Amino acid sequence: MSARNRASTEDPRVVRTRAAVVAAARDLFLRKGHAGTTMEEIATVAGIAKRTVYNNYADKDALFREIVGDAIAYAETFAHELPGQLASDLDAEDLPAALHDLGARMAHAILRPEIVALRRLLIGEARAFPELARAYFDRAPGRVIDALAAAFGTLADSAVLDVPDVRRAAEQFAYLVVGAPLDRAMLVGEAPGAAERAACAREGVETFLARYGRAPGRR
Amino acid sequence: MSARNRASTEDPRVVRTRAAVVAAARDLFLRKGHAGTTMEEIATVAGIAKRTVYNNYADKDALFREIVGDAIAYAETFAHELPGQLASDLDAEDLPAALHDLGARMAHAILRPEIVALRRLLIGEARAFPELARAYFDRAPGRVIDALAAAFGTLADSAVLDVPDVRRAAEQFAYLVVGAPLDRAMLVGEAPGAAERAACAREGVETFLARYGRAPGRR
DNA sequence: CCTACCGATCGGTAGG
DNA sequence: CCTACCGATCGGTAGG
Repeated sequence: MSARNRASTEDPRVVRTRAAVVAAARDLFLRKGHAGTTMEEIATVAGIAKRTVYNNYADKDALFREIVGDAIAYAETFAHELPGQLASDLDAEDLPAALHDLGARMAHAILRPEIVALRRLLIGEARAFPELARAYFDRAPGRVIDALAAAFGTLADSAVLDVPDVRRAAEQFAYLVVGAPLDRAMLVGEAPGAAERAACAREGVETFLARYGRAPGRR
Repeated sequence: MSARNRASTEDPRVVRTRAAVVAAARDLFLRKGHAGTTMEEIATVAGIAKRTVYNNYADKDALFREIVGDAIAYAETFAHELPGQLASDLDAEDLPAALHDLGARMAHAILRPEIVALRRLLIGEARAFPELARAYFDRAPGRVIDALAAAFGTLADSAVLDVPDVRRAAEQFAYLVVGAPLDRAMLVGEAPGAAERAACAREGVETFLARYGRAPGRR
């Protein structure tokens, strides 16, 4: 049985079918939600019969978890890359430019349409799939906050920042930079344009620096 | 016909029935969502027959819009009261205390379980009922931001605050004070406890004052 | 005669 | 892999 499973998993037809199902389901679930998407629709878009979808996934919820799990992993890669470039050897001169760069990249990444769509889906389905919403929270925003807190701690040790509570400062940085446009995107749909996103990030970083930056480092 | 309609609207039986339907529907829709609530369930909880629900509301969506409209109006009253107490005759001495009071009241109001539940419902149903999500955005967070911006403008005119862009400052104030706990509540469910909410509000206001407060007014 | 209300059921849909 | 079909559910309605 294990041999048969392995063989069927490697069968190129199975691989192609699964890829088509996943692509169709991802598009439909993210655009139309869980209840708004039918298994029939997924099969049609994937170009296969409904029965074939059930040959690969036990039921609708299993397919949904697979798709959302993939999307969370995708969001996690962004979360992981974001604060990585905030080098620990910054001096006070470089700090504002480095934080503005980080803020701009965060705003760009977090307000991507795919991420906004994923967040809306997760919040809407949080009652039915609480473990998925929590997994996203822990692996995407949670990971960004953790990394920011660690970076701020290092910068505080080298007296580039004056941060009494690194975790609080990390949250403030994140929500100063993307809070307003993200909340708007959740409720109104479309995120603000690139110019507004950039301005919000820039001004957010300035407010952060006003509290936590050391005076010599401000421009 | 107008006389007949008026008579039936004032019939105490009708009033009582409608109140029971609205109470049941509000509870169920906010706890279990639109698709997760059946008309049968609403009728049962209200203690009447399903047909009687349909005698008062054309269909499920009409009832849903009524309930959500009421909830938005409720949220709007909070939004309206919030920045009202930020008197325009503040001097620099009183400013920090007044802003901390405002921040604490905002955190308390916005993170109420009913408001959190309403926001989750609206975000989840934003695809199906975009006009409701937008109405909430305009009348609750939008109104708070507007009122904050107006208040900050007055305080800037009397040189109590130094605010180049009142709208931006208003958004930063709001999301510094509630951004992190609100985002967590949307995804993870329960909002943080009172102590964490208060600390987040307090530190948020401090960061706001670091940028926009005039030095003499800081304590 | 009208309004409010109820028990019973239908038409259509979607997961499996 | 498809057609056909089922058991169940639910929004909405007709008769009394």
